[in-house]
Amino acid sequence: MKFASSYEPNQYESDIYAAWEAAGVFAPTEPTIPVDDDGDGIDDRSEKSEDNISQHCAGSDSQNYNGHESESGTINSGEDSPDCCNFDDREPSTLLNITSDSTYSIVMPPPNANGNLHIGHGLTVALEDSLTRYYRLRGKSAWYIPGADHAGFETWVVYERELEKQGHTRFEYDRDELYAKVWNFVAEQRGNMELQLRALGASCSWDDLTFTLDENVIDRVYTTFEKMWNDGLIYRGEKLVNFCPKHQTAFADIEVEHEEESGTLWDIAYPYDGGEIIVSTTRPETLFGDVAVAVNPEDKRYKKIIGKQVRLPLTYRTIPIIPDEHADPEYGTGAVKITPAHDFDDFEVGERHNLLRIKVIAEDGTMVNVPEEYYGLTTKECRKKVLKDLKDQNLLKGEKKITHTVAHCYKCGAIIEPMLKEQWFVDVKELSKNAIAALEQDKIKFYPESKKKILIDYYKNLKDWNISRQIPWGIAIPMFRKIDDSATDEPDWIFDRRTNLKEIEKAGVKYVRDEDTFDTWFSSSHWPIVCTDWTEENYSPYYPLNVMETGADILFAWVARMIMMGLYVTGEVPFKEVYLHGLVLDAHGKKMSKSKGNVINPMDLVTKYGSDAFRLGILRGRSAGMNQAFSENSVIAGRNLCNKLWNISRLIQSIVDENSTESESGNSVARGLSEVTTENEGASPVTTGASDPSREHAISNSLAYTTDNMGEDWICREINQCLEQVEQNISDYRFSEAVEILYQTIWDKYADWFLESQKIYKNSALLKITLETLLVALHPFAPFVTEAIWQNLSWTDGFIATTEWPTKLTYDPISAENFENIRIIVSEVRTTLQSLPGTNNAKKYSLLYDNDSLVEDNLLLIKALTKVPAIIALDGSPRGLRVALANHELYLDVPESVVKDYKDALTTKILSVGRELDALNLRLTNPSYVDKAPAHLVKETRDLVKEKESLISRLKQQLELI
RNA sequence: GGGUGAUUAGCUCAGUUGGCUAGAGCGUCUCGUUUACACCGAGAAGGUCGGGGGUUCGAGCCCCUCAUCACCCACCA
Repeated sequence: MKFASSYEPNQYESDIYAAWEAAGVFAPTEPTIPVDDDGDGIDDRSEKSEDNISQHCAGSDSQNYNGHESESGTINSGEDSPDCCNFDDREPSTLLNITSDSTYSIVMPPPNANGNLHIGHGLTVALEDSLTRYYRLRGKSAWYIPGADHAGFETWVVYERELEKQGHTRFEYDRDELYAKVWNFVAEQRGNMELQLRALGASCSWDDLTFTLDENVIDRVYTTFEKMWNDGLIYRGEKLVNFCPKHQTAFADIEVEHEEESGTLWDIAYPYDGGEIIVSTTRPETLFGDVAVAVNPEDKRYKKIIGKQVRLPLTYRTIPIIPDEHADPEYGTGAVKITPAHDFDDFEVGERHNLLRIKVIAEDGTMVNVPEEYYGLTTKECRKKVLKDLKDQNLLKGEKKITHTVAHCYKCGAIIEPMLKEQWFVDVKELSKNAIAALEQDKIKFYPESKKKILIDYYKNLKDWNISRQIPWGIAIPMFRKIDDSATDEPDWIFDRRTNLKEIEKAGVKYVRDEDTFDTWFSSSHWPIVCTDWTEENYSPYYPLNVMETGADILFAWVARMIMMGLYVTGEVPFKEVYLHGLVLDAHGKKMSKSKGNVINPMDLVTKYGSDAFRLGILRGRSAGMNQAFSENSVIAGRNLCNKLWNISRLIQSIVDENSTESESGNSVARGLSEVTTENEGASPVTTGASDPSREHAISNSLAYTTDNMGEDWICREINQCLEQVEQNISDYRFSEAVEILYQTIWDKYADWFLESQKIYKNSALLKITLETLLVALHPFAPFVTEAIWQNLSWTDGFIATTEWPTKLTYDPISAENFENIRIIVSEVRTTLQSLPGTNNAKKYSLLYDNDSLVEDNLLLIKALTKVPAIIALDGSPRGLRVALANHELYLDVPESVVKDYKDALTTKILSVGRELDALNLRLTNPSYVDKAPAHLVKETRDLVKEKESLISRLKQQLELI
């Protein structure tokens, strides 16, 4: 006996994972790049399956379909691409989606290369790996592609802190030196997360791990950037960017966190010839950058003074009063100072009125371009001094407390300073337009569906994307600026891939490189493309991905950009479906955070309860897009299921062992092999229909089975239903429901009813095949315990991880339904026994029956399930206590005194059945119900009424007897 | 200011197009040392489905409205 009395995950998990990895079971079975043995330029597999290639390309050079590179034009402006199969016209799904039926691809959102996994990663792996394993079992060439993220900003922040600890600053080194230092730092820290992914059971193809700074990633990013540059989608602009003065880098809009804070709104007088105008501001120190005062053109108070010059306090400049919609007459005094260099709104006002931009705050957060006494002060110091000086000059006219939103750095919390900077921008107009079109054509299915609309709204309001970051740890922007002023004909900026050189020379002109790096999302947006090895020359059979599974919180940052980039680069959406998971909250529904101390480490739970328990636990009660609570309890439930399954297997193995010697010579197994028909009788020989010899690992000596009693037919029916529901649930991404139905089938049905009945009737062949079926069905969610069992069972070979998804079992449906009656009888007898006074009633009282063939045929089974000492036939003279069943005449052989004690319980029972009966009758006396409700429902109600009536009359008889 | 989601048993959540007596896990209570499993077995208690209207033969589900909570987006000086 190989099975210990309980399942100890720690004894098996790492060995099992190592064995899977050594056997290469995680690699896709089909090549990941096209196969072209006949050299015709068409993937050989597509030639078999896709007859319509030539039709599609009729009249044009049909072999040239993969010859279109970026140079042939952009996807977005296709007018100069006359041939049929260019980026614009081709329909990729019919052209080269060669093995979409046989492949399944999914990429892992790359965890930080030098970090540890948190609970969100645990959920990610549970979801993605369950999908991958399921589709692998379904016979797909499943490719789960792992990744590691250089996590540009995150890692940089950690490293910079390290640098500070050593007493250095980033400014002591150039970019290349810093890049090399961080590279080494990351290399030293690497490896944890890979080990943790293995512990979680992630069946990803490790050989294909992609790091976000790998050569091929950088190549792809440069190729796209070049194409965008040539297409005019990249421009350098001086704009206001979100700038963190602490980290000295710009951010995209989405990287900024807005928080409500209390602040002060000051009223400042700006004098003019013959009066003064009061402006309201929360940032008095920026007044040195003011270039105008705006009032609403409709505002009667100010109409007359529009165009007047006002004197800017504390300086000698004068600025005009201008009319602009931006000024809200309802807010403050209705007049607003305009500082285009330090405020996003004002920047736009400035654009409209062609105003100067005066930068008065430097990147280190100190004042510049201001009168001497303010120069070099921090913004905070400057504000204080400005307020004091204004007050002294009697120009400060009032102040009031307000609450307003303030932008913060999402990493360090510093206040984000809108900063005038020259940066690289992506013009997102076309990109987002194409993305919207793809979404509106339902090219991508979203789970939850509501996120699609949210994403479309986001695209509609998307502003140009700032992709420059002033951080050394990232992919260098491949742009060089001309430093040779005499070469007036040459462009100021040129694209060049040689970012390892600080200076290059081209056609005799010298250029110096841009020191900035890409926003990480710019490279990440290529993830589905680079991970599947898609290139212009060799479209990948694994692109687009079947599904993109990731956190709902990065819908905009990542998913949105992957869609735009996928469409731009490949002409196709990068994935067919998107599943977004919500946050994992703590047991009380609160967000996990270090400061609250409620962070759950997935690895602790894996160590304590096992990987499977963690996976089952975290999937339970979770649905797409929702932030949901998570507690150890659900993991415990998962652990219990694993142990249950282990013990189920232990029992079955022991039965198989016992029976193997005696059943060698001709019995049910042999009988089943020769019979294939299903008869409507209790013991009908049937086969599984799963005799496909290509099923290498499965069902060696249990190819066939018979069902010899109704419990056996019943469990086949229940297992089939379970399989159907699991299949449906997985295809609908309803993981929680899939786990739930498996849990119930294994525990409540298989163990509690079927296995209990098999203690009377042992059917080794059926036990084997049903166990295998359930093991395989659970394997996607609980890979380790199912594999551990598989390896311990005497009759299975190979890995469960690479076996085949089970086929349906054949059974006799009438017999299966009859078993339901047995269950009802047994349950009612049990309930009655427990409700009788005293303990151990089951052992005291026999069961009596009268003229009941179902009971008579199943004496042993009912006896075993109810534990009564005997079941005795009555000879027409009932005695004892009648069991409350409408269609069976059963009595418990209890003494008269006990029956009397039961009187109250009986009365209660009659009343409750009576209430049910009333409710049903009420329904039937309503003519509209009878007329309008579906006939089968009305019939069901009528049948129920009959049953309840008969039950009630029998119970009443009994009551009278007492 | 705009948007999204939630509100069902003590706790955490299911409940897919409206249809039988609203389910699960954990917790609680009662009984049980039957050699698969005490990480167990048998049974039970516990819900006017956030409030109020409406549609319907029928509403946890659809519509209106109110309340509370959570999250996201946005330039309120």
